[in-house]
Amino acid sequence: MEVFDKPLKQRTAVRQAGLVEAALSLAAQRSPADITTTDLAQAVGITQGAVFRHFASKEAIWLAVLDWVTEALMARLQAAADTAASADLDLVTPRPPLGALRAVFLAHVDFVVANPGVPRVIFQELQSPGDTALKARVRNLMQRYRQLLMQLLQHAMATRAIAPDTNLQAAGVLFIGSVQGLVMQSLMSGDVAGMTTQAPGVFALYQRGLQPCPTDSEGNP
Amino acid sequence: MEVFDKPLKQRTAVRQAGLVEAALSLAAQRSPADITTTDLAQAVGITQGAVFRHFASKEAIWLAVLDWVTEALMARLQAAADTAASADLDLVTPRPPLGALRAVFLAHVDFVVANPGVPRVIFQELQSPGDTALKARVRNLMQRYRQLLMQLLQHAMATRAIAPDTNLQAAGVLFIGSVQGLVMQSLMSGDVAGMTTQAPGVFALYQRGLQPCPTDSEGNP
DNA sequence: ACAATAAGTAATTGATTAATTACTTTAGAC
DNA sequence: GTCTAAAGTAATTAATCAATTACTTATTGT
Repeated sequence: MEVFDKPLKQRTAVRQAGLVEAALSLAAQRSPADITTTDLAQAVGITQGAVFRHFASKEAIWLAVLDWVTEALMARLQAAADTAASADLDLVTPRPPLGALRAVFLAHVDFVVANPGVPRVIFQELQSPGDTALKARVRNLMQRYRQLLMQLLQHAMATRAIAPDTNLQAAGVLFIGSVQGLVMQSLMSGDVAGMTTQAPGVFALYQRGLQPCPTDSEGNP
Repeated sequence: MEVFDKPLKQRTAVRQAGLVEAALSLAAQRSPADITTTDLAQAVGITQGAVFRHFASKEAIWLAVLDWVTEALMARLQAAADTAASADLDLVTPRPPLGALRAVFLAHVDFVVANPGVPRVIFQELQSPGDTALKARVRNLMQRYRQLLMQLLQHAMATRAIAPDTNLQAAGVLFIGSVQGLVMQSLMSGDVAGMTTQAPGVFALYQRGLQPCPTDSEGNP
């Protein structure tokens, strides 16, 4: 039982976090374009006008949402990459090839499953033309994503984990696309969790496109 | 010089086609969500109210757009598949492996380049939750797309053009995703034509994920 | 030639919604 | 305790936009 009444008035920082969370949460169910400030206010338990005590405009809310997503997603992806890379240093246990890429792939899928509103927000902002502030945020996210990817791909090529003639730029596009394929399917079926099931199979195919052909020197008994 | 005045009044069928074209054309530049009936009216040279002489509602316009897209896209993809398949029958000229899949892939990319509004419209309708009429149209398009894909994949497997242990469902998801990856990039850079450049490289990687490893029996001189 | 019908206009309606305003209340520093 | 700044409310504003209405004009079949 809740004994302590939470105060009616909350600090701006708290409300901002609440509104960002509400925005992402509502975006999981409907299009971000028709989430109104009234919806957001209601979700956090204040009136519509009060929203503007904490954000200068509605756009500012989505900017904050994108900032949150960027930080949260990149942190998880980087962590996944680092963990897999440290496993690489263990020279005793046989490591899976492209382990880091696989870890990042699965971490991305997990993140989307845990935050189903994210793709909708991204797609929403990609729609706008030219150089809005919101689109710049999305571009920044993609830029950092691509940077991480290229780093992993280059390392994989240097350690001969992928074929030396691989088109790395195409490999990057295909990686992002493979996640998008899963996302699109989930958006249509409404079954976000299904992504988790299909993810390994899709990555396995992606992996086969990069790897050098295994020769018999790999040692089949 | 235009000698024949086009009549001020046009038949509903003509106006419908004009409005659909205008909608797709405007969607190439901005989000479909903020294309107003006034915009559409202006694009075809009538007043806002006149739009509703030809469509019962704004939603009906987007339904017609999706119908047009479905028919046009599927016709082109089917044609590409058929052409490639008939080339397969020529047993003299050496055929490229997965030629039909490649033809469909490139035809899809060409279609998007020629109709840059299409991805925006699709993304827009995917946003809406549940089972709106518009989303049903998108689902129908994807259904037909998947059917064509699976047909080609199964044929490829039957003719041993792809590895026998290939996960066909994952192959379908990855195929669609590989196009989506290109589309997303173009949406961010604004450079739709760049898709054409990158498409072959991306498909080559996709192909490598499916094909059985070439053995020396393939005949290197 | 001439209704009849389909297509067009201009103006209006009603609903929605982001943002503002004038005022009230609460929390917390002193 | 009390005073103040921050947070909240309720009501209003101004803009936008899909759809309707009453009325006008052009095209077309007979």
